[in-house]
Amino acid sequence: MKSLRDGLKYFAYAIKSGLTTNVFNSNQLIHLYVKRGLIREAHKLFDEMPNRNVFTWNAIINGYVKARDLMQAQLLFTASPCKDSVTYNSMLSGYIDTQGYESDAVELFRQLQSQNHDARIDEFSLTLMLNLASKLGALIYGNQLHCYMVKTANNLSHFAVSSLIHMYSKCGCLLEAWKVFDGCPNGIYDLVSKNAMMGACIKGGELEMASELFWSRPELHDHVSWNTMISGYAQNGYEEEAIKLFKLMADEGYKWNEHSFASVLTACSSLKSRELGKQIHARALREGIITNPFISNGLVNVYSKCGDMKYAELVNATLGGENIFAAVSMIVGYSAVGNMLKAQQLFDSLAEKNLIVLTAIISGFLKSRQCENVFRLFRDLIQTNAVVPDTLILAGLLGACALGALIDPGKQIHAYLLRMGYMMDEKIISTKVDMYAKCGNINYAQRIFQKISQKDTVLYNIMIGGYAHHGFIYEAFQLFHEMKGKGVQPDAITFIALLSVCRHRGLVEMGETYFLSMTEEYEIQPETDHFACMIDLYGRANQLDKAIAFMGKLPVEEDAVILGTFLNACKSNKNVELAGAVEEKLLQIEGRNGARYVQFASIYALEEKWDEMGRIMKQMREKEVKKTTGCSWIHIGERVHTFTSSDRSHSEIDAIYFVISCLIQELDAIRLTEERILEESQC
DNA sequence: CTAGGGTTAG
Repeated sequence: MKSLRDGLKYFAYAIKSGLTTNVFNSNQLIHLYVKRGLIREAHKLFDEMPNRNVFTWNAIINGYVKARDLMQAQLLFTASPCKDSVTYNSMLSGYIDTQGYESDAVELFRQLQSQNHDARIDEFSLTLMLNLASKLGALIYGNQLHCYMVKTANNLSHFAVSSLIHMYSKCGCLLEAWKVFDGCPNGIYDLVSKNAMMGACIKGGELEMASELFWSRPELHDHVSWNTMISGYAQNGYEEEAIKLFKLMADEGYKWNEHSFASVLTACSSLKSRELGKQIHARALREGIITNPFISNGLVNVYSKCGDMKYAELVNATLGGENIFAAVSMIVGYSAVGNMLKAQQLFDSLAEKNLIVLTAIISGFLKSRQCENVFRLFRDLIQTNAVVPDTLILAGLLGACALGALIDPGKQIHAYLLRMGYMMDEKIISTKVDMYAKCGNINYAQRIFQKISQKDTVLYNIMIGGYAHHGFIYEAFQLFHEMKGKGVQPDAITFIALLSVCRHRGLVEMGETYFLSMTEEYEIQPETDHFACMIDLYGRANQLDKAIAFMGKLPVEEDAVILGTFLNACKSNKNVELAGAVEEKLLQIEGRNGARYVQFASIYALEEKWDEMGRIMKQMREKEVKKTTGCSWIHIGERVHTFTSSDRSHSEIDAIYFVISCLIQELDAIRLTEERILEESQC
């Protein structure tokens, strides 16, 4: 009586023949119903049974556990007149894999320990509880279970070994896991324990160890062994190895399943290989397992990472209904190509939102410099979903504060982090320093920065950039010196910061030295932003000839950033002819950017070329492009004071301009002194 | 009738 069909046939036959149905057969039938997910039928039979025994009760309780109806299982458990170890274990298993019932599991296990009933703790209960410890990362609890197992000789089976390895691995104790594995009775371990140990090595970052184990006993290989190894490589930056093993797996006669595909797709997305992704896509179609959500999500992720949103949308549409994993991938994809409208639409369409999807869209808005949207989204989601933000979300909010120069909200978030006792990792610390620097409070930034013992490149970059932003040239250069002294490697961003200092202070020679040192001393290839810095440096120093010569030697195609910077150089050097010469090229690349037309118009206006100016503005109108007006703002108390160019609408405008003129005088005085010091120090 | 290993997103 293996299948439900056979069971029912036999049962019907028994009734027809006038035989009384016995408890054993009915129990078996309940079990078969449960296996097929037919819990209502199982319960009906259970109700109709004149006699029940402990097996009957266990079968129906297990049925409700498998149907994830814990309330009903609990009711039956309480009602059952006869409970043995299996009854307890079934209930335990239900509690353990249902979110929110963990403490019930612990309580039931405690009851099991008391001796007032027929049930006893056995190996089943212990492996179940080890699972709970793994799930919660409760090392102390797991350790106690381990001790109990040793004391009661319940630590010797393969089940015990694999569960213990898994528990120690999940709790981050690779060494303990290894001790269990190594201490297997008579040194004999089974396939599952070997796979568990491989998984533990991978989680502990010991890929070599895992690989050695994998190849050590090929007779103990199964799908899981291959998939464990493939995912291990894929998740630890060994994409090529993962792909190699994926191929080898099939060559060795092991059929790919959804796990194999999901892992190899992770490797494709890290490599941003659209081609490989398409090949895997084709394979999955051929294997007929494309409908598996792990595989479809993986494909959406690969296409999104490669910026191929058409294909990502295509695969996503086949998912039928929303999927948060695919949605996150796509939001990241849209953000990368700057399409925040699509990202927002997708986000809004989601019925279920979590912290991960929120972080994804926040990062997108930050990339597109839309800080208001960050706060709006955060407020909406926090209010309606009562979620607790994590450090990644808070870092996103700090980023938005930095973008909007919002020091007060920034301080509030900082205080919230401290008050709630969040772990301050490198990421959140750097974001905090950056926020204070960008909000104009370089002193706070400096104070936090100085207290950090282990400073990395990112943090140095932020602080050097902060000093650059505030015009603290000595501090910036000195910090660069300190960085080198401490053996922290500068990167491309470091040099953007250094070149920014130079260009804002007209330090042409120093800029040239830094620029050359990039390739000659640090083997860092300069990119668009570095080239733009140099052009700007020459432009601001009124050395347009040098800028032109520099442009002539560029190893890359002139893009909008470079041409736009050159245009500014033309403007400050009042060279309308040169500006006119790049007009066609720049508008061809960025004809949709209204700011470019305004840029040209202002140059023509400066030299009173009114015809040229009229022509460019007409062109702008015809193309129906817009430029948002540049604006400055400051928060004072509850009020935001905004200013646009030559805007005199503020009620205190005369006082404001008076203070500005005083500040300019002071700045000029400071600059003269600094320049003299600099000249003397260079002598 | 109850228990062990591998898969997706910030």
